[in-house]
Amino acid sequence: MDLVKRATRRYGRKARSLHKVAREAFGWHELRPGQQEAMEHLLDGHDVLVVMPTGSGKSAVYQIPALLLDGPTIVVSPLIALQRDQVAGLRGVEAGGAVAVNSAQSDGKSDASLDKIRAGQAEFVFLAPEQLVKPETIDRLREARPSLIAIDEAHCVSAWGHDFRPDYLRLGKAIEALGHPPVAALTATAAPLVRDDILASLGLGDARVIVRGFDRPNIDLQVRRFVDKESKRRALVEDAASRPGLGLIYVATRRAAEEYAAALREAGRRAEYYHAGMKAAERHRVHERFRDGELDTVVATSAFGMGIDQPQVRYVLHSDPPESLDSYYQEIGRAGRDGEPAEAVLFYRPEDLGIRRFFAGSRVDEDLLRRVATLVHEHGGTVPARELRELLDVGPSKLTGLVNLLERVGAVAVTRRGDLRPDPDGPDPDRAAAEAVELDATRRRVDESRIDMMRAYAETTGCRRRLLLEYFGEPFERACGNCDTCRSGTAAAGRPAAAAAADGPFAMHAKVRHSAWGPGVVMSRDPDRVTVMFEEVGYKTLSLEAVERDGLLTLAE
DNA sequence: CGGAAACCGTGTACACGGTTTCCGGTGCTGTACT
Repeated sequence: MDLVKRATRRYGRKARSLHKVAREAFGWHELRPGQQEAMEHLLDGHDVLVVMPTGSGKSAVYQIPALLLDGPTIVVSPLIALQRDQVAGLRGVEAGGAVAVNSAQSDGKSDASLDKIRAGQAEFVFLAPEQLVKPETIDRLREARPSLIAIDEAHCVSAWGHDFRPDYLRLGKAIEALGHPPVAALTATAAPLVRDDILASLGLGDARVIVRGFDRPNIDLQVRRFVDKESKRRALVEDAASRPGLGLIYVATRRAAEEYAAALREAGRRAEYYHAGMKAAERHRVHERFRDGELDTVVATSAFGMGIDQPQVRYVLHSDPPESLDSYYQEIGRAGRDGEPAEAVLFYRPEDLGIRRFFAGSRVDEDLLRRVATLVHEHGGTVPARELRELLDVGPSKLTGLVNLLERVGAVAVTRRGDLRPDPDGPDPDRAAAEAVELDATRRRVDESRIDMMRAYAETTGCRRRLLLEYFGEPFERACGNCDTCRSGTAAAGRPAAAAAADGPFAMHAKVRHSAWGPGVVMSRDPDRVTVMFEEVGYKTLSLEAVERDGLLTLAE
């Protein structure tokens, strides 16, 4: 590592250093524009949020600056399996060594990893947020004076932080405790709403946001609509059984994964199912067979996908819509990474959104919130988190979720050691619980509106690619020609004059204010309606006629 | 929110329709027990 650093430091100019490290340490002969720009920001001491498709060299964005900056690099990675791959990938190059800290290895080994990082014997340390928020881990990493923090798969902050893995919402605190070196947040898919959420949550107010290459023109987009559940099932099996090449089918439940896989086997296909209820060894086996091209189809829940590296997926079918277009794009983005033609087909019935509504609709327990707030309030001093868990009989993950909400409404403060203190200027326990419930309700409204956008994609007669890209904030003023609605002609019919939409008061990305829903940003604009992303209620599509008649929207600033 | 399974009542056979109940996705960690 020191050799590389010394050699590259002589080159004064950033770009030359970056290119030299890319070549000498990693064997890459060119940097893409977005990559280089992001790296330069990091070297200048800025935070960056990078949104680039998988396979476009996102990892390079932190790996190359890591070798040019003095001090180790902390990489937050959501899955232990992913950490393993990443560590192994860095072993083969001259990048100064990589170690991991997680529960899948012995405490002794994790301990040795942290020692290596502090002693400068390894450049990269990979860990999940659950490890990074531990006070002892933070202390030891701070002593190592990290020069860079990378948050891999950063959309997890937004997708999982609220309930499933609440330690994701504590990363912002961890970054501060580590002295806030430059942070690189990286993801393949994030709509503007998700980007805002990531930046706010990580405390990266001044980050440079770099978005590149959203369109995947080789993926043909289709939706097939059904009324009856059984006919949809039959059509999907028939379709998948007749397709050549490797494919993926996403389903909503574990049970459906097993059933579809069985049906496809019966039809003579090499099919496997994949979900989180399987034994680790089984999951591993399916991954390997998929990677090695020994299968025709994997039928999976959302558990399958992160970290898969199989460029030749020819089709991704969905038996049910996911909970957002962010997830949908992430999942279909696993098709056609080799650049060859691929297809993404959604087998759609409106009823199938029900399970998504169910998952999005879960609410925090107000009683429990009040009890946490009351206990901390009445205690007056510092309450160890462990004591609260025992008193209330809740698990650590659940308590963290509750505390995150109470912290955001200013009722409790979390000490450096992870214990709880009442905030003397904060609201009383009843008020705190009520405000926390309101925060949770806002999140729920936004989540439900994201399901509405998924529905809009499934039901649109306009160009599907245009709808998708505009959802991700990329203006796309034409019909793509590579989706079902373009082929059938409905896309063109519904959009006689694209230019007309650009005129008028509410242009793309204009900041607006609604009389009831507050501030928002125009996400897309059709001749007769406008879709706005509101901070408090999420996505809403408004008819321009009503907007004009009732003066619902005004331009902000 | 919607679907499947379990339950229930009818009215005399064990089959059928109607109602109720329960279930559903993502992974980390630390601890208990082979």
